Amino acid sequence: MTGLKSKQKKGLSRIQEKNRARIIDAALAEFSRHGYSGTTIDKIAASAGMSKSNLLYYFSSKSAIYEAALAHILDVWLDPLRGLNVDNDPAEELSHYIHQKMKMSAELPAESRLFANEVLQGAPRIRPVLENDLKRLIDEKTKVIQSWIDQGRIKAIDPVHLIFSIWSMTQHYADFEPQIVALTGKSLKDADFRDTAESTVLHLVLSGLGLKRRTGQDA
Amino acid sequence: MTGLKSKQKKGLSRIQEKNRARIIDAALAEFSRHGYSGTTIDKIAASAGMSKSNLLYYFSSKSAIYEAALAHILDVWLDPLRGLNVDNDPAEELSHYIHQKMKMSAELPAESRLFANEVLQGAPRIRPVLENDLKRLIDEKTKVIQSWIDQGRIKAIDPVHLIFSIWSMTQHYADFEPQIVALTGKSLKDADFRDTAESTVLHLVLSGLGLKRRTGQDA
DNA sequence: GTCTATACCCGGATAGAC
DNA sequence: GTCTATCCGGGTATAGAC
Repeated sequence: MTGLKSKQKKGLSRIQEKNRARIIDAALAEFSRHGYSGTTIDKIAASAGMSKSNLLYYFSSKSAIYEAALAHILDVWLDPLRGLNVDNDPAEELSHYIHQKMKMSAELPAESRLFANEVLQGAPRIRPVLENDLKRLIDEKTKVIQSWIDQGRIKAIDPVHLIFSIWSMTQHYADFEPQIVALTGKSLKDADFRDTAESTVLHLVLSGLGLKRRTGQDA
Repeated sequence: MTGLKSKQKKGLSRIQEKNRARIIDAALAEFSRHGYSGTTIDKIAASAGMSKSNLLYYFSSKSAIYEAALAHILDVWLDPLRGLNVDNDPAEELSHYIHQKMKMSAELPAESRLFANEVLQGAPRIRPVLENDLKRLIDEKTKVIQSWIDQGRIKAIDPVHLIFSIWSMTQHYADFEPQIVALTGKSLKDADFRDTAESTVLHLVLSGLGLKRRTGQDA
């Protein structure tokens, strides 16, 4: 973690800890929908069930809340990719990764939107994290994919663009959910829809790599 | 066009026409980067080279500018999909579509971001357009894909999810550009990078449909 | 540690001179 | 058609009582 410190809970009381957590949750929901400028401290406070001034006691400023929310999601956000293991079966590893990403789109859509929002606006606050932590992670994982290619276990493809494709296809279901609902009447909350979505992504990726889909799809 | 009227230029003078166009351009750039609440009329005016009050002479309110900008991009935005023709070769049609979408990400990133921003925030203003115009278009084009499947010209796939995949993979390069730059040091402005990106998307889609890539890639 | 009151500023929008 | 001046609401942040 470079730009944003993920946790600095030194000596916080139970109630402080709990209130901070409630604020972060509320902030996540608000920021992810309305962007930074579009959300007010008042709204966050209301959503967290406390007064505006009380909230300002826990966080000194609006941007402090925003950065805390951002830092809070980063770890869980980057986690699935860390699991890609070069020693395992490529089809299994990638199926698992896609499944994890789709699960996050389904269960943590606000996190996805907040991240999208931040990047869409030029990533002013998490640029350092992207350039350092995430860059290192990507360099490591593209090597994993490249070695699968070198070993002849998957067809040749550009590893970075493959990862971008997986990111975009899976996150799309969270970030563009209103459009998806408008067009299909369904979302990832619908189990069948979610299965079809995941199957489609899985199929595109695996067949692009010359792999067959495994029978049990959630590795 | 249902929710937003695309053009209502009744009897505008040359200078009015020109100033309105300049405002829309400036607004597009600002809104796409900072979102609705994050952009100020002042900024738009400055970027358009006129005073705030003068701008307010042309558009009565901030939201009027926003809606005009949104309406302005919608036609060009939905245009590529309209071209999908059931009578032509699927590989050629889809290659062409992907090429068009990638071209738009490269040449009209602000348009892409504005659209993404709007949808991300719940599509409050273009929901009607999505539910009507775009819905009709999608229904029509999924039928095209489905008939290719029925004719045995491409492998079975869910047509809607296929379209979502193409949208997400191509638009990703515009919407998440800051992240892509942070990770690769390159963007679609780099010709080689753009070729590799497009090839990867093309490869994933075509191999997923059991098709071979055509030699000339821009159909 | 939590609340009320308020200072302060910024941005949207209007009035009216030129 | 363009400008200056200004009003006004809303939002951040602080001071200080409890």
